[in-house]
Amino acid sequence: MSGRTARRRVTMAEVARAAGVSVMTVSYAYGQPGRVSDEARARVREAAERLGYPGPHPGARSLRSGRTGNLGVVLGEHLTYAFDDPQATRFMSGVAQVCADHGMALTLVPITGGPADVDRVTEAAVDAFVVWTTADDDPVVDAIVATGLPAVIHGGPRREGLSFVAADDRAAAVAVGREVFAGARRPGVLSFPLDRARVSRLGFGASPAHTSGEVASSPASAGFGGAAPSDTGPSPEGIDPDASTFRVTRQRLRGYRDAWTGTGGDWSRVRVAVCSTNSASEAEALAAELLTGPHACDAVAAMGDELALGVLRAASRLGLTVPGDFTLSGWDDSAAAAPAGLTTIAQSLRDQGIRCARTALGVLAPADRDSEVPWTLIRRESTRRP
Amino acid sequence: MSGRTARRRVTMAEVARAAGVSVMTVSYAYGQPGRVSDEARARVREAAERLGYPGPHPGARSLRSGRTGNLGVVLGEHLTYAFDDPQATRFMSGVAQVCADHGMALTLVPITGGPADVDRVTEAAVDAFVVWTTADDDPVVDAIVATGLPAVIHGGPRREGLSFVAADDRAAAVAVGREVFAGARRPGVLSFPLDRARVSRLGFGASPAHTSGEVASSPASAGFGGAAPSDTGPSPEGIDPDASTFRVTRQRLRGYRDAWTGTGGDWSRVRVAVCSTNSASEAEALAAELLTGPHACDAVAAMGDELALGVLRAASRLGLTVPGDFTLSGWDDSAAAAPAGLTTIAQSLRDQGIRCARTALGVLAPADRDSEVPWTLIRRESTRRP
DNA sequence: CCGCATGTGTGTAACGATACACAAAAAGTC
DNA sequence: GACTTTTTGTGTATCGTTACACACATGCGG
Repeated sequence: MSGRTARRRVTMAEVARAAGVSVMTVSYAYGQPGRVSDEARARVREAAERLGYPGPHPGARSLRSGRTGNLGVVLGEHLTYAFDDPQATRFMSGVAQVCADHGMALTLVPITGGPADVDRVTEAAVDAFVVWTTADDDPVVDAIVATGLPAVIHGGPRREGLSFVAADDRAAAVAVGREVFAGARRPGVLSFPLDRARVSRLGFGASPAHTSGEVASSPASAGFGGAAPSDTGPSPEGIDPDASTFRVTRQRLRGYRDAWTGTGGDWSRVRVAVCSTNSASEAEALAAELLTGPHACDAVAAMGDELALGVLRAASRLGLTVPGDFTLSGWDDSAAAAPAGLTTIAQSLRDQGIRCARTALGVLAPADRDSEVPWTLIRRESTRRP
Repeated sequence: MSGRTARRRVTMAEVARAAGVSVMTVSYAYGQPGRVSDEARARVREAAERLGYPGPHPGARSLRSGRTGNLGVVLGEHLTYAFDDPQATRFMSGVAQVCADHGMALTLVPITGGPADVDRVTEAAVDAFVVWTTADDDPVVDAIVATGLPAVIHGGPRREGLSFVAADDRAAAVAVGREVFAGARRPGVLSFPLDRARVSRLGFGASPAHTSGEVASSPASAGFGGAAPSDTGPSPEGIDPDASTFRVTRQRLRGYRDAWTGTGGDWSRVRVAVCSTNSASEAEALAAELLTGPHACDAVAAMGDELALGVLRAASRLGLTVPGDFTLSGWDDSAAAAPAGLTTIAQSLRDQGIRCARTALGVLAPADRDSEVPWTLIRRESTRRP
């Protein structure tokens, strides 16, 4: 009965006529209230109210003015990750803070891991982008650059035309690696995915045939779900840090390697388990592998606190204690790290979100662009080898 | 040196000319790829690539087509709340899931508690709104209705023109209230804010002079920070459920009251502490008041698990045990509830987010609109009175 | 009383795309 | 082969606003 009548949009011109002023006066009354007299503004508001004018059409405004009032955020993960992953959430909180401060809306571009992602970026009505770390070969990054809008990327990849914000992951990994590997004989690493294929696997450290630079290539493929459970290709055992296309993962692996080889250790004897996601449950399953058998690790460096917590769960199921049976480190100093006595790398992802957003919006001095952010090693029980 | 040249935007007409086709063909190539031949589409893509055409201008597209590809989300809290509050985050995850499924971007409207919030809503370039519970007198709700766009509100207030999704908070509060108050002699309630002023206070249950209906009025005022620390007005002691302008808070207070008075108890002897925010630390401070002194509570019903966890912290500081010294209940069955043995109301905020978003986007059958969502009482140790 | 800054109102010309209607060619259909 | 249907390409006319340039009035110092 009360079916909503598809009421035609009231236009600015109609408001102008009703208020007895010009269209421009109405426009100014909304866009630059100081530009018109109090009286005219009141007349306009009154007429708008009476006619049910909902305010300037955002699309028309953005077409004409070139501004949208939106800050775009692109995650190199499924859209829900922004709310599901604790670290991403802290980062986003910082971004949101800046948006609120500047009256900008925050637009999350829907990334699903499919080929349409590029179109979603292209279609995004935003004034600038903040990008959460993704793979070097992610076509979404190219799409962002192609828009020509200001963009800041957190974690990587580095790219001409993108401001870059990240901690020195390699140095931090060396620091925490030294801590967790000290006195160890059979070290292990629990890693984030190596590339966009996101296959979980188990192996040992390996070096490339030829040394390589910063960037490594990989078969661009697949979305998020496509992790083939068993790779029947060539020996899946050798895990080469330089081959990872995620800059953060690559740098942390390199740092762990440096830490171990720096004390005379052999990288090819380090067990490396790769998770397909940043989840405690998967980490728990992989940790069970690392912690059992003839090569059971007596030190595990995990790339994230979530993963480390999974390791702790596996340990308690196996009747192992930390640091009695093995040492353990995490990363990010999440809320659960302190109660668990977990040695970790602390960095304020919230501050980094703030810095990224400010840079994207151009409110940060140019000198502050392309900046490295601080980190701290936090020593706790989990690396206090008896 | 490599200063970014402010390159003029390439237009569709230029691409059309370069590709040797009409403008409409280019438009179709982007908007309805099936509408043009493979060959024409390839020519267009090639020309676009060559000219650096970033794809159709989103503003122009939205002006002409009337669609934006954005789902708007409005929180009755500061924007950062979407990422800081665990419950809001779960809800948002559901919303994000639906957005991803439909290729819609998710736009968070920047709410700060200031007078500009209304403008931010009006300016939002979205196709529909999802609204997270707010106060009955929040002008933002009127602004949303005024846009005429489809909108779904979660938790309240109910409003003509808004679809409504919520659990039966009152019935759930009765259920959990009976559980936590069973055998109690000095019950207490730890409540969310009563109205937009968000003042924290301590008092006893009170009834209004005249009975009132669903809606209560209150002085529309203030933003989030404006909590006057001490209210020197008329007796701040009487806390009347019907006077709360937050529907969720109101219904839960009523339910707690019903649970207590239903067993012959006197509502005016129930201690009520009101938090200004949903945070464990503030709850901890207020709980210390509830749990000490001659009227120390032997049962506390908290409106959220966060608040209940604060109560537990206060208890452990005071050397009190649960349920030995007092019973306790929370709400929402958050991750920490089970380990803490906390009796609580479980409801899937993620599912509710999904339902809200689907309804807003019009993909849910009309019959499913205006729906109540399920809840469950989860009994745990915290109400097992010895 | 001039010169100049400031405040306020107006008209015109885009901004860059898509809805719509139509035409021509290609493909079935009996 | 005449007919209908589908596929594909093309103009034209807006969509609703704001940038810009200009006009006029007012205020103020000299």
